[in-house]
Amino acid sequence: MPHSIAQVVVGLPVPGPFDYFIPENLRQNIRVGSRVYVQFRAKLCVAYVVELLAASDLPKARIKTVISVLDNVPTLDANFLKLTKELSEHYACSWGEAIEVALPAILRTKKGIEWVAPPDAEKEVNKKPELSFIQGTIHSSVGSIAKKVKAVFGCGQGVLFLVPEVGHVTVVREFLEKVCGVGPRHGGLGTPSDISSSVVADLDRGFGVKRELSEWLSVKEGRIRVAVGTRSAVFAMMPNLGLIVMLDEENPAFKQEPSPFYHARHVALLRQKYEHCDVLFVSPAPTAELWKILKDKKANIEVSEEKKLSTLQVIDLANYKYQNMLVSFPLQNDVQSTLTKGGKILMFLNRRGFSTLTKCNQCGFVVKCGRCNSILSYLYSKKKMFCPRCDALSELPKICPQCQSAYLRSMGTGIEKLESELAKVYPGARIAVYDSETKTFDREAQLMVATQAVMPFLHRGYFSLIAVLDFDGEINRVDFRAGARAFSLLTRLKQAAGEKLIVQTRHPQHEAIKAAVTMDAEHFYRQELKTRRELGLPPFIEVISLALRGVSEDSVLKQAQELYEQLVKAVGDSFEIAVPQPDLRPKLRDKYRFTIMLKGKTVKSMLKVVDPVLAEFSKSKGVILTVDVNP
DNA sequence: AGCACGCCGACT
DNA sequence: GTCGGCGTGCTC
Repeated sequence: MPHSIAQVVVGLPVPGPFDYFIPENLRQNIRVGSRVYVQFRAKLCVAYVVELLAASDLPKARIKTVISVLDNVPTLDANFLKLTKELSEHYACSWGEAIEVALPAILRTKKGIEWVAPPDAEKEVNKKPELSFIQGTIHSSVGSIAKKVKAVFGCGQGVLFLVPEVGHVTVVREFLEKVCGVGPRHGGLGTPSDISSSVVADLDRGFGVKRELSEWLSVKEGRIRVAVGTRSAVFAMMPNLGLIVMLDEENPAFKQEPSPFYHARHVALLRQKYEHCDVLFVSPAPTAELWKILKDKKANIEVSEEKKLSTLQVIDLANYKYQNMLVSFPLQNDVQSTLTKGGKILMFLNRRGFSTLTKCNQCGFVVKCGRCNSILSYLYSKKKMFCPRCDALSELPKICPQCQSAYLRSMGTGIEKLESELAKVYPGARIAVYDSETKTFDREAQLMVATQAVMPFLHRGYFSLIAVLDFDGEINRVDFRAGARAFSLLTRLKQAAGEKLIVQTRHPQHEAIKAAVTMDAEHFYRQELKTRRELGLPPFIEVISLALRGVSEDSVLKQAQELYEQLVKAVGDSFEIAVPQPDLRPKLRDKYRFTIMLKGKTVKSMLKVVDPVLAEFSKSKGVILTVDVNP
């Protein structure tokens, strides 16, 4: 006899699960994993069935009734439910929130789906010969990845590729087609689909809700056995998943920004645990965190030899101290000779806009963002001021807002100003800029000035000469990961440069530079992890950040202090709690921000103590509290 | 998160 | 006398 009570969770920060009565006519259709439509409090919403029971402990009068079952086949499978449950515990969110972050956006709405019945998962499955492995590959050796992919595919299993940005999807597709023989022209490898034209699905939120759902469905129903996607693709329900390949694991895009702040690397490893799939990380310079995970698990780390290495030249800016410009004399020489030889040049400068500071000559007033209190840059391409913190555009004041004088001066050099200055020095050369706003990448440009955003375009050897103009700007961050980031950056740029990578710095002895010169990753990670261990930093300890934000600085601080007191009382000295501190961005979009940092042995042990305090804690109006695990 | 219930100030 | 402020508490 079918069950009469469904326990459901919803995508709200409420714990649950909640009991609902299942009317007779729905009992045939409802399963654990079904999406259902219910009334929750006063509103109608989608809920997810996590358990079916014969009876409820609650009085009948309090139990509401399931309105409808939204799909003819349960949307969530057992592994998906287990995984999201564990995620919700680790990232301190509700189970329903974890489910929703892992599903295509459209499934959070009341849209019924006629599922094609998924194929019998047991059918035609040759168990793969080896046990599941986790592996890291330094310097992506294309051949060995292809071998792995083909082997898994040959066993009738699926492969999931994770890339940091959408821009990489086409690169992976090309690799799959040319090297692995998987793609549109090789439809025989998968069942041809009427929805998707090829055997590879592209999973990304940016493709629009319709395409997002159709690609996701074709994977879930087993019609497509290879998927390429960004962060959220790590949740793709692939029947008989054999392998997850994560490219460029060190890219911060793998960390989800709004709550729940999960990391795709973590999710991939959870899937390995539940689905016994293999996981392969491919990166020339992964995070120190991953390096430690691989070492701890005694995973195989394959370091393939680079065939053609460019050279790395360090320019110590101390030798050019009277020269106050971004392009040092030796770099100018290299630029000139590269141009003469017809090679392409990339100048890497992580500063958008034209100038970075606008100041009144008369009274010293600095033009700042009203919402973030940060110094505004000038964006020549739009003839507007912009805030590097919140990206808001505003007009350039014609006169000083403070003293009404007309002497506003702009200072500091962003990529736009650099471009215009280079145009004067190299009048014959075609020069372009590239940043996150640039629509098209100028393939004809001989000299390109670009920010981070250029990374997806860095194919090996495309630029003969690459120069990091302000390396010190990269390492002088209040972030213990700055060194590792700098190492990743240099490694990547060195790999992309056809002939030479030049780094301008006042810290020529920095570990990241030394490691990039010798290309000795092993040594770099040993050093980096040693330092982190000594300083008591992740991954040797775990960090939880409790962030409070609100319009009133006073009330946010007061709340933060109150929360701190309560935490100290509950925690004793089982782990470290830091007093509330202004956030890295103390004011953002009109909200003041304070953070309480917790440092301890494991997230689990900390949350055990912290969770009840957070549940009890009643925040005053207008203050928002978020929990970020391992930020 | 949202929304209702509930107890103290300036208005027809 | 009442309309409405937002503090507090709950959601099957």
